[in-house]
Amino acid sequence: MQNEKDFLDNYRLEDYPRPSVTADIVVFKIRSQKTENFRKDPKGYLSLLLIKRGGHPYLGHWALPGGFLSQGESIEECALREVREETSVEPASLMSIGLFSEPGRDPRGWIISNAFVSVIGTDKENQQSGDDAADAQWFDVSFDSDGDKYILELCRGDIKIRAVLEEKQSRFGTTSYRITDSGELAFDHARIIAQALSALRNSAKDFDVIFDFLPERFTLTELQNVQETVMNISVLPANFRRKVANLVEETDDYTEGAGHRPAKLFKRRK
Amino acid sequence: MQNEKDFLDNYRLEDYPRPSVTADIVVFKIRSQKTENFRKDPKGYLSLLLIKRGGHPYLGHWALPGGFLSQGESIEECALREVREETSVEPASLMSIGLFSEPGRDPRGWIISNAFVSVIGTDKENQQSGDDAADAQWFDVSFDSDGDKYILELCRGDIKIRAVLEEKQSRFGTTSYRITDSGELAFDHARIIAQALSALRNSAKDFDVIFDFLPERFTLTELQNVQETVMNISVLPANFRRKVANLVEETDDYTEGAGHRPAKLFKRRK
DNA sequence: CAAATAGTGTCTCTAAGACAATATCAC
DNA sequence: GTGATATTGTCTTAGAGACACTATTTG
Repeated sequence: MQNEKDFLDNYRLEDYPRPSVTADIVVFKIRSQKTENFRKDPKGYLSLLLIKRGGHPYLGHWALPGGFLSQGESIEECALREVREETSVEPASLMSIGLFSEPGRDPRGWIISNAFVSVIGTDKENQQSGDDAADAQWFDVSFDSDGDKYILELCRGDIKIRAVLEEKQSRFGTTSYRITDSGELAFDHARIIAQALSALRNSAKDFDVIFDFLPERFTLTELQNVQETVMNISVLPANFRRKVANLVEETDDYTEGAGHRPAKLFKRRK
Repeated sequence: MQNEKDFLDNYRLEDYPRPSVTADIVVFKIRSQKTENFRKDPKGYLSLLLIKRGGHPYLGHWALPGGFLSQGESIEECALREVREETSVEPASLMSIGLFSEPGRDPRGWIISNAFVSVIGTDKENQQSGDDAADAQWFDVSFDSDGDKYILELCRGDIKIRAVLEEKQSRFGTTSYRITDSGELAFDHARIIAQALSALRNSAKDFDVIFDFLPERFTLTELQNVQETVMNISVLPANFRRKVANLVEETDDYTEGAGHRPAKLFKRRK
């Protein structure tokens, strides 16, 4: 019988058809919008990064950042590389949301995609150098159910993308969707975004991912705003503070210059 | 400029290197062991399916069932096909636990694997026709931490596999592991199994996946035993019943022939 | 001082955990 | 009857949600 070395030397993976593999990333951040009233805190919007396609297929449509997996890297490294290239910011987290492999999902051929959720923080020093490319833009997200339909709306200035989906399956904490109308989104990216939002909101429930949206030091109100923005809910400050009390620790510093009482800055407790 | 049809006609995915893609599945079931005491209920063991490798590489080692993704099927279809082939039972659930793509994970070359957890029920009529192949065996699982090490033990009669892992990262509800010692497990399958157990236990917390281990009708004690076996915990019957009360509905039937008070049979509430 | 956010105290209600007590069948 | 599981009731405690109240800054 053949020994292991001989076997491996003669093994030909290339004899069988293989798919191309990509990583697509749904990059989220909180966009802060200042108000005219100097007393009021800025309002936060959950937004995600899309890139306008400059080539076929789906020319002119909007797509998730992503790219092909190369030999010698893991899919996570591939995803991180793509996020860094598009945002020039180190992402604070990366969470896989599954492999999208339905035949026919990409007109170029047999291409399957591992999708990720990535969160980047709003670091004061590093003011979102993101939009290097004029074709990469941050879109404010809204995702709500209307009867048994789910409406995904993405807005950037006067650009409005509206996709319609329906629930396909809901198990193990996350929901998967079927596309009814992709709007101006390329490929099956409407579905990936919907699933990413479902996974993000699910993680935000246990206060895990919400820290990733903020700099190292933050006020409890900022933390609360992140959770409310991400999950599209609103909670009472007193209750929120109690729930996160064990997840944070105080620093000695306070905010300054707001038109109201200063707030103590906190750090995440390890 | 080229139109979309011309572009796609001339597109050559084959010009770039592509990995081979597999689905590996961690198939769980509850194995019931009768006791000598006619009054006592049988004890349940969480067990998983392994296949003894009959070829290189890892000849003679134990590996997860799995196979290569073919063109024209999704990765979920591929995984379901493999489970059916190995167990001749329709799995009750299938949950993706991520893409394993670290360079070097397979000595045959560039092979990446999407791993799944699958649960098959203990249906009374369909008595585990599973072990067609003499090289496919069900192993009882134990997975516990010992300091910062995690010990994975798989037993089948006198076959004992012992792997050692350490925690790599714990986020978003699941934990990932690094292999210290694979024991007699092939490839990176010790890591996949550890992650599968983490995902399974996480799902069992909210009483979702535990129904998949049982036939359509079951007693509340059976349901409780499944949760205790899967999560390796023990809870008081009174409290368990209260927690699942809204997830089940009564039937008119009772168990018979046990050496003690009969139990009402329940169904899962949709 | 007015407007806004920061922060604390406390009441109620629900759910979880612990434990006691009763019910019912097969041998 | 005995020994096992089945099933219900209730006490206590922890946590979530609601709400009232006080504190502090800047223009």
